[in-house]
Amino acid sequence: MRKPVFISSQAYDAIYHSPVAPLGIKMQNSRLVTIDWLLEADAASTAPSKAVTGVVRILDQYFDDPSSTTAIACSPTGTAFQQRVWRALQTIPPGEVMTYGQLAKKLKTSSQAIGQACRTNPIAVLIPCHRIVAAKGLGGYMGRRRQLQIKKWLLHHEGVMWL
DNA sequence: GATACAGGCTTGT
DNA sequence: ACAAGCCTGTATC
Repeated sequence: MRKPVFISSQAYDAIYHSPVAPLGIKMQNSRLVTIDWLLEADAASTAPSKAVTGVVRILDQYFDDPSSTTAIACSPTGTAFQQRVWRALQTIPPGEVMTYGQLAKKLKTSSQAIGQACRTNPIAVLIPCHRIVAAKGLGGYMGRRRQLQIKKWLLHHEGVMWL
């Protein structure tokens, strides 16, 4: 349902051009609800609203120095289980990784369920689903090769030297 | 090693 | 209703 390959900028309140790939930011009632990686940059983004600039500032900070990232108030929509996983993800500090299994044990569930919640993460980067890796390997990142590169980039950016 | 399966939750047929 | 998916530990050959 989420993650259309061809996205028009109108689906987002702003497009953020990160060093890796463009990000689509969506607000709802002045609360952050979605950040998607975009495969196709659409330069014609609308003028950012006031609420978006706060998000942009945090993204700037992250891409400048990931270790100084601050928590953000956001309202991701999802099931109770997903919210629980996402909250847990946000407690993982930059530069550290956890495996699906470890988190599953912590939340008394299965690795596969964790993967599911990660996959449907509505707020890329700020809810760090990229900090969850497989017990043996990198794991996946939204199912596509191009986006696995993004996961790698992010971890590398945070100082996790993988391989 | 390799292969098989259950366990847990969501999404897409 | 059912299969499949960013998985992984245990079992079995």
